[in-house]
Amino acid sequence: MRKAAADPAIEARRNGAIPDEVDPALQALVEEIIGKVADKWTMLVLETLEEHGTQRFTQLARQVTGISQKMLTQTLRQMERDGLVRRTVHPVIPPHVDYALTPLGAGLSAAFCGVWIWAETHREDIRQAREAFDATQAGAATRASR
Amino acid sequence: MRKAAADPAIEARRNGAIPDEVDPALQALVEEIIGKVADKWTMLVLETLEEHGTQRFTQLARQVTGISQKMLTQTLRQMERDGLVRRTVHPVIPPHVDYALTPLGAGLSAAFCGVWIWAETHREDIRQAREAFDATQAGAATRASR
DNA sequence: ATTTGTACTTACCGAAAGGAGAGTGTCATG
DNA sequence: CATGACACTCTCCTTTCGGTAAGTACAAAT
Repeated sequence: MRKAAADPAIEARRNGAIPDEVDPALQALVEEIIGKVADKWTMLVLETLEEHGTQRFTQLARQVTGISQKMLTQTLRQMERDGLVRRTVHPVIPPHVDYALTPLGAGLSAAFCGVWIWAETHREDIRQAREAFDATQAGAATRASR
Repeated sequence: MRKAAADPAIEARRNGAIPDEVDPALQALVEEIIGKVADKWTMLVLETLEEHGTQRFTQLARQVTGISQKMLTQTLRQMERDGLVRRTVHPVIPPHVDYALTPLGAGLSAAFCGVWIWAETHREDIRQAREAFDATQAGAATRASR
């Protein structure tokens, strides 16, 4: 997810793929953003900040279930770099740092809302699809193994 | 991304996190869907099928720039299992298999549209945010190293 | 008899993700 | 004098990701 395989533009030409209407460079950029920006932890932090507003490090660690300190730090750094959150340090002791969504972050959160809703709406469909698939695959596996 | 760390419900209780209004089991499910369903290759295959309609294996391999056979197979299997694509085998020789979006797949594609648009709209904002961040971080790194 | 094309599967391997846990600096509290 | 709180950082280690390359089945074409 982190590296665009070789050069997409060259690859595209080699395979005879038609660039059609999309600039491969722009597409690569967008893909990179989607790949980097929209990973699991980013989305969960985004959600938490959207729901509960400005929060500090340990609060986030508690809210975002299952995240490790390392991942939280890393995710927050990335989000800060991408302009999704604003990090404020209050130079007191013990240290006090809090994180707030920027308008950009709020926008992404809103954009992702659609996917979130889709996931909630269709999780039953997906569960059923998986069940059906796994049922037929049980037969297929038997067939394949002989 | 594949495994829900231990038991989120237990973790949540141990940390004193408030379940608030969201059922942790449901949230875990949704998170799993988002994590599994919304990875890079899935989104690109989704895009291609949405744009160019039903396609066969080698066509997809050509369109989705940079994907390997292995990843394409894996992604398609996953998508089939989740009910996002329908795989049709025409029992002729040489084999002919084609893939079409299901309504569910089309729905996800539509839901992701918002994120795609957000990414396109704000890629410049992100670029600038990164530039600004990297500039301040250059100083921060110097400060930290002493 | 060999090559070609399709749609894969399998084995191997390096790279990257990510968890666990210990360490850091400072000051207030017991 | 030791402990704890905060917000990390660092190292070690395991798991997962994903690319390369080879193999498979079958028939038609050369």
